Amino acid sequence: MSPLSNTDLKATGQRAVILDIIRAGKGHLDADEIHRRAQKKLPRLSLSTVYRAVQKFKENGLIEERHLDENHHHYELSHHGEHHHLICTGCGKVVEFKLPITEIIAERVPQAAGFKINHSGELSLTGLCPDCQEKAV
Amino acid sequence: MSPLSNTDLKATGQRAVILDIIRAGKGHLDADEIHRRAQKKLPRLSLSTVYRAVQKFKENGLIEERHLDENHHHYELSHHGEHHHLICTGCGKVVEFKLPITEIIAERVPQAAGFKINHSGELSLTGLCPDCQEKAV
DNA sequence: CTCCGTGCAAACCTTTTGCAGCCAC
DNA sequence: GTGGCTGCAAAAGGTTTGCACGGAG
Repeated sequence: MSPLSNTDLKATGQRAVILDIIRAGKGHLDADEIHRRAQKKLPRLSLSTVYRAVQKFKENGLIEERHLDENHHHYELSHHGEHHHLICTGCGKVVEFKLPITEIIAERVPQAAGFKINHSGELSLTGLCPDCQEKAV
Repeated sequence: MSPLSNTDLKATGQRAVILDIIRAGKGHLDADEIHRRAQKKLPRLSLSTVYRAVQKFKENGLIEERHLDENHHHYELSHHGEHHHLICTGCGKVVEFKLPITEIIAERVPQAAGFKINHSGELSLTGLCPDCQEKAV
C-alpha cells in the first residue's frame, strides 16, 4: 500500500516517483537532485512540481525537511526517533546517529526549563570523517 | 580599542556601525535587519556593504554565522565555548545555552568515532517557550 | 464533472558580483 | 598614491506563484 493512499493527496505518477526517489536517496537529496533523478523517468517533470510535491508531503507528515547545509533544503522520509546528522565537509558523506537530545537538554540545561522542544528538532554538525582527515595529512 | 584594529581590515564608519549593531542585536539579526538599522545612521549604506562587511568579519573571526531559520543567515559576535539556541516558534525569543555537544557525541555515538567535529558546530532547536505554551492553552 | 495537480514561465527573495569612484592607511 | 571599501545596479541561485490545461476521484 502506497503511503500516498494514507493521505488525501491524489496519487499521481509524479508523486509516486518523487516519493520513491526520496526514499531511495536515504534522505539527503535536495529539490534539484530529486528533480534531476525524476526526469530520468519523467522527462517533462518540472521543478515546481517537485517543490509542490515535497511541500504536500511535508504537510502530510510523509517526509521531513532538513537543512544539511545553509543553502538548500533536503528531504527525507519521516521516521521515528530523534536522529541527527554529521556531515563531512571533505567528502560530503552524511552519518546519521541517534541521540535523545531533548532529554539531554532537559537534564543539563537550566535555561531550557519549561521549554517544549519541537521533537523534529534537528542537529546537524559538520566536521571531517576519518578518511578525509587522513587525506588532509 | 575597536575590535577592527585587531585585524587588517580598514576601520571605516560603515563597518563600525555594522559591528555595533551586530553587538547590540545580541546576535540574532539577519543581513536585512542589520541594514535597516544601520540606515538610521547611514542612510546611503547599501545592503551589499552589509554582506561584504559580515563576510570580512567572519573571515577575521569577529563574528559567526548562524542559521536560526531556514531562509536567512544570522550573525553574532564570536564568543568562546560551544553554545546553542532554542528558538520559540511562538514569539521568536531565542534562548542561548551551553552544552558540550562534541563530548556528548564522542561518549555516546559509536558511529561518530574518529569523526573530527567542527567546533563551531551549532545546534538550533525550535519549540515553545513557557509563555507561549500558556497562550496556546 | 469537478478540483486538484501539472508544466511552463515569470516573479520573488536572499545573497553575490562587476564596475567606477572614494577614502583609510 | 594605492589598494581596499563603497554604492549602485544587475546577476545568480534557490524557491514560489499565476495561469491554463489535463487527469484522478
